[in-house]
Amino acid sequence: MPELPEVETTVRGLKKEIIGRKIINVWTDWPNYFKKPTTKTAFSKCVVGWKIEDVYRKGKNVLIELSPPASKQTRHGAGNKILLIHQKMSGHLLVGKWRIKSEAGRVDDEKWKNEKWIPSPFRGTITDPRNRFIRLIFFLDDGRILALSDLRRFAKVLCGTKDRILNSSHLKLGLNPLGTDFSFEKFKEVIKGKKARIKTFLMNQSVISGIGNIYSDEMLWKAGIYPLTPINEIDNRKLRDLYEAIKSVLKKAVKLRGTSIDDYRDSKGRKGKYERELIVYQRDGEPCPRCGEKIKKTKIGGRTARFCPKCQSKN
DNA sequence: CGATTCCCCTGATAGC
DNA sequence: TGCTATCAGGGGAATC
Repeated sequence: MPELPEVETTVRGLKKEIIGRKIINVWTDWPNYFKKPTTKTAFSKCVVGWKIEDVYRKGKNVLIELSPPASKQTRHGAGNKILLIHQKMSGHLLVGKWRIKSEAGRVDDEKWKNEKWIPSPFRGTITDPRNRFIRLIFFLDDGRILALSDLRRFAKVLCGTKDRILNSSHLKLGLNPLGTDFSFEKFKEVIKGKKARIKTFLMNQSVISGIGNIYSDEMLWKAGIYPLTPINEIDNRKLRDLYEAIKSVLKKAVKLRGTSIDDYRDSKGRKGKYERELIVYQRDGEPCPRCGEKIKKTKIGGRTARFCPKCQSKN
């Protein structure tokens, strides 16, 4: 599932691939993706004809900034728009050649439906991004496509003016843990007075943005903190360890281009390499490399937490 | 206000 | 073989 390192990897790939391209058409077989505007027609209207100016990440969101077509430009300049994509659990964005070149731009729904079910790799590859879970496609003016592969259909997309999207309820974000301003003081400031359990806190996007289940498990193991510990019971030394773990785990994961536990792939269909670094996530039953105790799992707010019962203490 | 629960989905797996 | 139940998980919205 794409968390900060996976989204960062995707965005870096997209930056190299799609900036300067114009979106010429949109196709989907799952209109529920559209949260704003909510219909396929209105959504298409929002992006078609607009040019991709920039791609960046906020938390786990991919933001694609669009500039208006000539027909929409006014003397004062029409404002840019933002196309926001959240990949949620199983989504990943792929860029590739649209095989039937002559048809790019005028999508025949039925034809495409048949095409995408042609036997192809389970997930997209570098040369051909097609796979049976592609449910949303942006056709680009150079004959390539930006496709969303999304097994669980959990992803969401929004389009609107920069102002509207950045202030939308879908983008209530907190600190960027890889930002230069994410200091230990800032961390202590946002954690101060909180009573939630530490794992829940780490995954709360409105406080610190970008951490999900995989990396919170790994960070807490590294800092030696039991995931259900109430925040106010963690001493200053452990908080410092945790702060360092947040940064080091995320940095290393970005360097290794993310984790491909389920079906995460980068924009060219490649797997991440952080999977081999995982110590607790989905490793229950295996020995803890620090003390040898078997990794256990527990539930926290409907989610699974993995930890070492011996060396992840409560304070 | 903060904390918790529900709910959107589908593929894998276990049990009968 | 084939059915059913369970689980995984991000996060907005509803509820407590």
